[in-house]
Amino acid sequence: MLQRLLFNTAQPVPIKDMPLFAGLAESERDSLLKEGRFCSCPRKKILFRQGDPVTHFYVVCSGTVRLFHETPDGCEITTDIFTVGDTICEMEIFQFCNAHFSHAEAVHDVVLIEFPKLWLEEKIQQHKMILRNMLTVLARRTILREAEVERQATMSALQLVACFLQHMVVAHDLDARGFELPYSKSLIATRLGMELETFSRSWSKLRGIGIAVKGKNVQINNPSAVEQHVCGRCSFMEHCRV
Amino acid sequence: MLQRLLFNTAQPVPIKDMPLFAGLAESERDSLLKEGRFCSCPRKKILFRQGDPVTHFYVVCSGTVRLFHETPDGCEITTDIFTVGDTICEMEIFQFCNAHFSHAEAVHDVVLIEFPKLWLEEKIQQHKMILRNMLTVLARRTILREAEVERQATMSALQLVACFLQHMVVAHDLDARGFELPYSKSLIATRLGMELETFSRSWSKLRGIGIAVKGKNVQINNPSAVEQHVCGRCSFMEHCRV
DNA sequence: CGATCGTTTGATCCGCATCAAGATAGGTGG
DNA sequence: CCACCTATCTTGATGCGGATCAAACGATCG
Repeated sequence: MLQRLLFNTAQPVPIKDMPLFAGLAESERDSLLKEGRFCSCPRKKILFRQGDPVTHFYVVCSGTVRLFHETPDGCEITTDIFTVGDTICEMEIFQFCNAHFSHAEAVHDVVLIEFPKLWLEEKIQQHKMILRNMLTVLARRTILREAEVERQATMSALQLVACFLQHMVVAHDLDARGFELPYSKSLIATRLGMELETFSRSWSKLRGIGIAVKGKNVQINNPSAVEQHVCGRCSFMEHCRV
Repeated sequence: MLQRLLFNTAQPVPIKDMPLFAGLAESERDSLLKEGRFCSCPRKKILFRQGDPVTHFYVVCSGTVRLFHETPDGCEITTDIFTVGDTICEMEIFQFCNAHFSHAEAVHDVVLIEFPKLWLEEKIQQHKMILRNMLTVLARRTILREAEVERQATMSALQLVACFLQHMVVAHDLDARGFELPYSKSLIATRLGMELETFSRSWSKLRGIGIAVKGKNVQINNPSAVEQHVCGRCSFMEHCRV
């Protein structure tokens, strides 16, 4: 059943793609996962809300989860989009936050495994491998965040979109020569911190650097041209394969 | 000598302010620190450069260190400003990066303790307290970064400056009714991701919400007015004391 | 077939970057 | 002590990118 749920998704999850369990034997990983409780969450449902007490740690088995903040004046910022293998809430737990600082919402139907937050505290003490992985996950999150700040500060909307598409191809293992966007354009726009209109207007300009978009379908015809157009701005990641 | 260097700074360092050693007895902390090597770094000197191999882990004893990225087209982004008690390079180490992705430069004359990067790996295995603190430090960094992304996305230049000044008062334990900026305006501007001109122009508008600036001197006359002007945008931190 | 959701396109406006020129202050040497 | 210099900051004028408001368009669905 565990295997079925973990692997019977659109994209199978190789063990290397569960960062928290990297380097563990498959059997060992599965027995750890069995200590948690499955829970499913239909599309659009809120998993937890900003301000709710932090009680669990989650591993995503399938589907997509969106984390977002809501400012008092009603503006929403999507801060993360999580898919298979990602972990949720480790930051709140290690920072001793007793309340969530983001809302979490299911974008597509989601299945996740939940663990009491104490479980995580125990595992990092017991398993050196889990500890090491946890540190790497946290470090990685910070680095990605830093890259994001840098991009937001130096890149135009056009470049942000091009960069996002490139990253998506890698992260979702898509064929650059023709693929479907895995989620809605509005979601991507909020993730990139821009208005839907601005996002939409970028298509015509993107054609200029060899990216054709029609509906949900995207074709990146000339990856190197894109690279060249964007790379002048996207600097430091090259020093660190993440 | 250790004590002198650690405490003979403009602002003494209470043990609570060294996040990596929080909860340790003073003696225990000092004996750990003695395993490192002191090294001093005069103003303007580069501690390490983007792309340099990662060899050490650092704890700041005094002075101010600026981390910044440099994009291929020459634009500089200040990503962090570190002072007494802060740790540098844990992210690179835990992410197994073999090259620095930031430049590090001494803003004021700096004294730091350096440890081989293996030292850090060993200590987190040996000391449960250090491990716990390390996780907290990493989680905290990520959260602060996230807050930064949110601020950059939702706040105007004016609000960013007001917010920064408020944070600085808390972080440096200053008297809001009248204090000197601890570093240059240009540095602050690059840290806030805005041009010096924009930063400069904010003074006149800040007067409108009760903040008077003359040279390096700042007076926040009406903290609650500032709070009100900014808080509508600065949301999620209230759920998490960091 | 209308209704709703998600997206595109158009027109306008504002904030910040940019370029350019002055102002202030700290430091040095005569 | 003053003249000069350089670093740092302020102020002014202008232009562009993206937000905002508004309306049309296309798909999906009951």
